[in-house]
Amino acid sequence: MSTTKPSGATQIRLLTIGDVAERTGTATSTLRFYEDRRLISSRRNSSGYRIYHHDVIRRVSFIRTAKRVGLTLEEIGEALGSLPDGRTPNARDWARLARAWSPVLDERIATLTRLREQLDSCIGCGCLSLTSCGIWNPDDVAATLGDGPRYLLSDERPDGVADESDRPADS
Amino acid sequence: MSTTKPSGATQIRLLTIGDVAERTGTATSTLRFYEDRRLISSRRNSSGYRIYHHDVIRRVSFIRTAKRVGLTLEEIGEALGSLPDGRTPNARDWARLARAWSPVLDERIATLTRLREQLDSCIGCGCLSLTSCGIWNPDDVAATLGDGPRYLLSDERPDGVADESDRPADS
DNA sequence: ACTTGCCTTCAAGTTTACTTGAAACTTTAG
DNA sequence: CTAAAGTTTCAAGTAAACTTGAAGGCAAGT
Repeated sequence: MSTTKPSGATQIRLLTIGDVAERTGTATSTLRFYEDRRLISSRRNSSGYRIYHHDVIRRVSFIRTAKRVGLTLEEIGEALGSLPDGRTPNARDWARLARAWSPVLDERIATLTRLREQLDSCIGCGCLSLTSCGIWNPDDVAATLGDGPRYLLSDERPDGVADESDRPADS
Repeated sequence: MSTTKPSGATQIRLLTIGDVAERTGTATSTLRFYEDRRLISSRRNSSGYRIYHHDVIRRVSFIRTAKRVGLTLEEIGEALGSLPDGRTPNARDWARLARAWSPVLDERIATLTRLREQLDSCIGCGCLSLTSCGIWNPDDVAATLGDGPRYLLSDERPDGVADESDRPADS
């Protein structure tokens, strides 16, 4: 797929869209789409075929990893925007990106960890009452505590509360 | 918004869609959508208004948290499907859900952590070469190592590599 | 009583992230 | 040389997750 003939150990493969697709596990259509959205870039050979710099593979890996954890292409694009387009990113480039993303990633990790801990603690504590497991919505728990946790522990309904009997005659 | 008159300290507020929207920070249209998708449920009062059990707030919080970290409504729906619809979930219910999700959450956390470490290590190690920072795409790194890391360290191009000079005469 | 605001359904529109298809050109293998 | 595989553009289609709008019923305050 190289546009030039191999030159031994120093051969560099410039990549076609198919090469990149195969190596990143991404459809060629997706790569064209990412290019449209300015997330990656390419040059062209004499007949109009896209030619990719090797770095594109790291960029695509980055995009897919970031997407996987819930970041949007727009957020990812902003981050990638801080990387140079023409040359291989250097330490300063990555440092800038890392600094910008650290808080975002930290927050995401924290959210996930909390979610897992919540589930785990729900096993541990029995999680039958909002009293001992008011992690989900503290705001809401406060409102509930003064009211009647008993109701939240079982199916029994306090008096005066709407039930099937609340639907006497449908209009 | 209660459908019955307050009865002192034991008052239970059954929630209207507006209440739930306000307490979960979710649009009413979204709540209706979630109901359509069977992620939450409601009963109706005599005039057709939705009436929500208190638990719906935890369910919605759960949905939004899970969504935030990249899970789809379908995945979330499957998880919630293991919770009882009519009654407040008990320990066994949550345990089942937690067990099912633990690996998924672990994987997500691992991915995020790796992403962050990659960025951090790119600062630490200089990240100028794939040799020392081949975390992005090991597969690709291997292919590169034999070729010419020099190229990847700078803008200079090895001989025989396509450049602007690769576009001699368009067609 | 009246007015404002919340609620209902249902259909259609929006955004994000792609995928698919058509028609044509290029490259590669035999 | 020829056929198959790969590539191009552009337009349109798709799926997920909602949002918006219309037309109307219900509720709460004054």
